[in-house]
Amino acid sequence: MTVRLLGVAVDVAVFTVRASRLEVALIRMKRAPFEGKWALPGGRIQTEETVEDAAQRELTDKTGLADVYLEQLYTFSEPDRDPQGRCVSVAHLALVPATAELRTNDKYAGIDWFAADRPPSLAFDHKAMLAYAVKRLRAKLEYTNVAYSLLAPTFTLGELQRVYEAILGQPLDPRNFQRRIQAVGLVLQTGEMRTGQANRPARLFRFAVRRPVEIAVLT
Amino acid sequence: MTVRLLGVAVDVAVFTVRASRLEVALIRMKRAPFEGKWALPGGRIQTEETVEDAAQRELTDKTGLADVYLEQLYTFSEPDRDPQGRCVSVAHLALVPATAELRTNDKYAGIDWFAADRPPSLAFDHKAMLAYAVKRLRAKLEYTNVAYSLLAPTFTLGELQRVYEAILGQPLDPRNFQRRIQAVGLVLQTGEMRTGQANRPARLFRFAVRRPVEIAVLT
DNA sequence: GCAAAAGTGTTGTCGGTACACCCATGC
DNA sequence: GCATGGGTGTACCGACAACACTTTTGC
Repeated sequence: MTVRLLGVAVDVAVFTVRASRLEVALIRMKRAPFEGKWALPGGRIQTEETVEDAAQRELTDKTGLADVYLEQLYTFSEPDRDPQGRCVSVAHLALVPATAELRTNDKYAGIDWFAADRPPSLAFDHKAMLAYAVKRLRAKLEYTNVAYSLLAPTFTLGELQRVYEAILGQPLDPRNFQRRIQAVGLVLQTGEMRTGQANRPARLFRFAVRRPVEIAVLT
Repeated sequence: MTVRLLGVAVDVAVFTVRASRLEVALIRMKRAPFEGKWALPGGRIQTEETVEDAAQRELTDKTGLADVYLEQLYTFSEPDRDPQGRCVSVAHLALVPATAELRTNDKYAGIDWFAADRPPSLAFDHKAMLAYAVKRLRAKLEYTNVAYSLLAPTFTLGELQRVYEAILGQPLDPRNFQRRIQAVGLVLQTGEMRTGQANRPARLFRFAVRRPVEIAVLT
């Protein structure tokens, strides 16, 4: 048996909701063994940082995103998951508003948003990581306020509903949705309206709290 | 800055319910820097195994328990969590029936069950790991059938209720409990009775399925 | 016969779901 | 004036919580 050095990496599934669709940010690899393939952004952890710090650092380095909602998910450790050598990877989930812009560095051939439920063929075990992240995001949406990290500081209830529908993958009744969202105190009215659209102006809301808390949003 | 080798370890919080109390198995360290302190069983992962395999292996080695329910929880990675050197650790949750017997090896000064909500002072960051494991176990009990791994193959509804009460930390109404447990199809009657106690014999049940599945048990 | 746990049914309340119409604006 | 999305109230139903007494056994 050859001795192989054991490494620790992080990978991040960054999601946003754009045009009523849940999308994930992927970067395109330049070099073998995954040349041309798409992958979740990530990399090795450094000696004096936690895995969450490493995920933030790698995310900024490879996507240009900073100060995002980020959460550890699960550690993937199949011995052959990385053809370049033994390496476990701690998968993370990140959320950004649709206004976020992606910009990778020149070590990669590109970066773009993809439909989270129909990704292209992915490098490493990133297909499993992505599926796990989507599943966790769905669950978290129902009992936490994480949706705040997917929207601008103010938003209409219609925009919020489209975020929920895109992630849960099912339509929701607007009357019941509004009643529940307001009943649990998830959002507060700002008093402002969104004008300029070709239809009736909608009230603008903001989240009551803009850091992660548990709150039974649905059911 | 000194270069430090990055290691990967696993630790396991093994729970059981005995005498209406949630208990966790701890081993006593023999050597510095944690001489005399109690800790969760665990150890380094080997080159060709997943972290879950490592957790099973370390668990058998250090507690004598085999073939137990085991699940990955969370990766702890504070740079200073291990005074012996940089090492991240993947925490796991394990469940065994109250009949399981603990037996550690001679590298440790002892092994015993402790009340999960009042552990002794623990080595490393195991206090945080244990707290996280208890929290996760409470949550999983309500939407999965994991309780099967805490009981013998057949059991009375009273025994099952005591498991739920011990983990959730609150009394439950026996009428509502029995109705719900049977309504969701968690258990099936065996037709046998438990006799020999100084009171009315109780029906014996078994779990409808004895592998992990999601099922809304409570609320 | 007594202590100890098992077993059983009903009622009230609350929350969730289903559902249709009018409103305000931009063009 | 028309197309588009915003905004609102009610009625039904099912699920959950609360609650007390009788039964069966070992000693």
